[in-house]
Amino acid sequence: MNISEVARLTGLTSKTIRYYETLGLIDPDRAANGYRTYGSEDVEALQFLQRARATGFGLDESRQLLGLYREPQRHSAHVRELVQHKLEQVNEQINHLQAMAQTLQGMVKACRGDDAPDCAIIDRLADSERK
Amino acid sequence: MNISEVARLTGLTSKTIRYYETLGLIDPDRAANGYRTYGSEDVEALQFLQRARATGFGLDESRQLLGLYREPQRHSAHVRELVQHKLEQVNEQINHLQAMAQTLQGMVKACRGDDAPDCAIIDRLADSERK
DNA sequence: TTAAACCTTCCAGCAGGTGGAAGGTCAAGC
DNA sequence: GCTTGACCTTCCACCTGCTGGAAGGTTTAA
Repeated sequence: MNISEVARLTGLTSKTIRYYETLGLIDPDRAANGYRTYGSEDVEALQFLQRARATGFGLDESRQLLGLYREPQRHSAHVRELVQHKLEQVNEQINHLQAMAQTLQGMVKACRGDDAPDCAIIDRLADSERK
Repeated sequence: MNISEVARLTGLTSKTIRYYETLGLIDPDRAANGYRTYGSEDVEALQFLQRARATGFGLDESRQLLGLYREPQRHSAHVRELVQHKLEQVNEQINHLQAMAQTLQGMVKACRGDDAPDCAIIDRLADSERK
């Protein structure tokens, strides 16, 4: 199977598939003409990676999950721990963004938004001594 | 004023201050020995940028806000629009992350997390035909 | 034979800096 | 006068996760 067929099957681009290869995530064979040839194991790994990335895992986390997928001796506790950790990170990010949204909301409320230059938003960003 | 003093005053690192200069956000003078010399305008601009970044604006947005800060003829409607737009983006991000958190939570719940290799998380990532 | 649609490698760039190397300068203490 | 340490300078590379494009080779079909 050539790369564009694999791209179609996995939802990844050919570029991304080659990139994952440079990272050592897959290792397809080569045909006589130099073209990469993919087997079902490669396709499965790439599908796994695509889903892990889509779920929100980083590439390094996805690599770890792929390692666990490929390891029949894995302990599910290990997998769960990884996901739990990710969940905590995501919750932290949500809290961070919610605080940001509140700040922005306060700014929008405080600014009259007309043709005049006076602007509470600019004032807040300019002056730390603001009440 | 030398760069490390400015770093202290603004909460930015010297590296970042130099980086902002390469972006054209500030343009400090040079002393005879080649050292950068900062005036109060530079410090104010950098403080403005630091606050804009801390509030969550990207560098490009911060640059726009700085432009508006420096422009006495600005219309506050313009500023407000920019912030409103950012707020919408942040809310989108929050929704995205909340969906992610739900997926992850579902995974954590579904995985027994013991010494056995069987793991619902791995299964979900491996198999799209999962119910 | 030629055109389109593949495939290959390599180089550069996005955000927003950060780290480090290699070197010049300045102030204080001996 | 010399050394030490804390400054300062420039430049280049790296981080994430790709993406775009250039320049070229291959295959397929008309």
